[in-house]
Amino acid sequence: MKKKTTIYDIATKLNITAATVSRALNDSELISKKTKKMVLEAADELSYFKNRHALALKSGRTNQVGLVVPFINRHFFSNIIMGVEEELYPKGYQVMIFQSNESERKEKDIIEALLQNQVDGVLISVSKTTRIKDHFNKIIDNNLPLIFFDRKADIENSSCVETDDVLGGKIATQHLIDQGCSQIAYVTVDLNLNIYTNRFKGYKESLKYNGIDFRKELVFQANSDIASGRKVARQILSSDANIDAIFCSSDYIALGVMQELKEQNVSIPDDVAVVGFSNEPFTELLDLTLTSIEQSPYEMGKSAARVFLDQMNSKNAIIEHAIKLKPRLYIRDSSLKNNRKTHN
Amino acid sequence: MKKKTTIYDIATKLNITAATVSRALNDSELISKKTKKMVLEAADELSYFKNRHALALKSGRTNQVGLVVPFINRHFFSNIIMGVEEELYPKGYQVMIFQSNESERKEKDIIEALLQNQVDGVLISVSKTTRIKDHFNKIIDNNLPLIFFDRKADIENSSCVETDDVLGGKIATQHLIDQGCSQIAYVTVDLNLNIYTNRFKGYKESLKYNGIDFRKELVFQANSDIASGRKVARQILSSDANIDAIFCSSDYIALGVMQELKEQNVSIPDDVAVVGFSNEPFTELLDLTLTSIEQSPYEMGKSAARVFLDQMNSKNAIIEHAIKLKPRLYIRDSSLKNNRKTHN
DNA sequence: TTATATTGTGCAATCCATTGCATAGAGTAT
DNA sequence: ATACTCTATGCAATGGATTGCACAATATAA
Repeated sequence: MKKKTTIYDIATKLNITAATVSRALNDSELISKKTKKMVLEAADELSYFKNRHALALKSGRTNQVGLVVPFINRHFFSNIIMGVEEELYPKGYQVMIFQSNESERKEKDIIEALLQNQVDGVLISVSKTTRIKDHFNKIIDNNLPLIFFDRKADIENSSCVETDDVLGGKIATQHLIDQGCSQIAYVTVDLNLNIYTNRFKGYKESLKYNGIDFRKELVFQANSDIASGRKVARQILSSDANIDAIFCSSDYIALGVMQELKEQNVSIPDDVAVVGFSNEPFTELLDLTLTSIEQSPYEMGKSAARVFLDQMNSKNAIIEHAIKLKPRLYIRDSSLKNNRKTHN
Repeated sequence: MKKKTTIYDIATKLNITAATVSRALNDSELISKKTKKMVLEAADELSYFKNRHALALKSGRTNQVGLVVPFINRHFFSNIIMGVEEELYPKGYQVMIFQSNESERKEKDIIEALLQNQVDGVLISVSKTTRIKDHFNKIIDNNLPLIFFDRKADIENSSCVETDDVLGGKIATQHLIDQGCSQIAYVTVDLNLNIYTNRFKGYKESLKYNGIDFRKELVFQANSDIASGRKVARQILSSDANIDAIFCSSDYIALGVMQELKEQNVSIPDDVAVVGFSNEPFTELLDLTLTSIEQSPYEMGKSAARVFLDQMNSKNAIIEHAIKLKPRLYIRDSSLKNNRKTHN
């Protein structure tokens, strides 16, 4: 195996010292132009490149940040990553991306690895299964910026960027009510996650605001996938609740629900209106397009990155940002009753 | 800013040397149980963790591999990433993910950064715009495993894992012919990329095999997006070619094509059958589901990772793997003429 | 009790780049 | 010609973990 070229190799070749080489490579004004040129040429010839680990060791800084998401192959998260990179790459930061697979154990391992890597900060969306939070405190203990996005944990001195999910829940519900619905079933996912509790909260607040009684028998639970959506649709239809809308806290659930409703000849949106959450790309590709709440993941990523940069630029002051991004409703076929007047 | 804990801090605290601490932390059998316990406790108390950069500097190995994709937020690539991680994470490797944004310039920067990071290997899918290949040779010059996936460059001593795109082109075309089509338009993307030239090759071979003349006026070009698909559909319809099928080398083009056909009241699949390529998730969520070629990105990622591991395990021998994964046709509504007999 | 084997630690060099301080040599002023 | 600046370089320590070699302390054998 060929040894890697170091500044010492260059120095030896040119009969100068490594210090001079180092300075030349960094374009120090202490070094004569002639020497700089010599060094640069030799470096190129020996195909030299800096060893970042030596640098990191010396300086204590790495210009790397850790970015942790549950899964990378989700539209939402991969677009957050895009946003983070877009913001951080031009500033000279490398983004190290990791996925927790929704496992607390893996999340801990990852953070351990990030700390070992001496990253300059951590951006993370917490795994669904995470209950313990020691690993987050370790980050804070090491005086590193910790920024949560989308899913946060309650950690002192950390920051967070999230969608205003309460508002999201509200505007979706309000929209259904505006469409004439009043018996609105709600399908939630894991209520351990703040995002889902908040959407639920928005749903309830909106009902209250409109003078509609909250009925807990209209609340159902499902996983965020199509099969689970179909299953919950069957539950809803076979229950004695006489609903006229289903608000799903996930687009995948909503899709499953729509498939099942179609199969059972329930007309969408006239018999039952459907609204999803997240505005997945497929929502507008469907034949019966799905009304949904857009969360702007790309913007969220950018925002989280900016918070990180902010904290880096004011290392002394402890800043706790708490940013809420406004969600937006995309109204589509699944809930828009243009024939509403003809129905009762 | 609090200083990070090192083995020296632990050593000082316990009145022993750093060497002993190091051995204790690595569970060396040279160290007494009593000392190990002491050290472990102290390490915990001071919230110590290893500095990977010191390690990397010392050992020359990082247990990190670089993974470069054009865009992370594409179903295809994000699933490749999943596969790579799945295979490498259990073996103790960290996967550093980067996106080239289809820019040769950024690709070069990334590889430079990876080399500076002393990664143990590079897995990459080449950017569309890349023409120069010096940066790939640098990797080889440094004796690192270089594995291309999906899109490769012609580099000695590198390996590659790809879909058998020629076969993909063949089976899709054969399927259309089996459905009774003979005037099959072909829509290609950038012919600079091997994947597209190969799909095109498969198309032509299949025509020939079936005794159908290749007509170059049936070949169209588009970008891989919906708008471009709509545009090319308009071109096709307004040309005097009298086609009965459109084989699109991308699902997004196919979707745009279908939307345009519907709008122009062309019946799918009876007037015109449509086939896409890649089996994007949305293909089966559509009301009129889209026939497409599945490329198993997850498997591709795993395969590429395995090639990497192989090369690591036989550092002396130069291995050049060239793996072709079999694509698979998913036949759906857009091309399946179940009423074929009733039509002529 | 002395010689010898065993065990547990310490010493010091190494990996690579950076940087404060020292200094040789060239240039300028008197 | 002497004293005094600069300029361009070299020297050596630093950062954190590892590891071959040396050696002290203890245990065992003779």
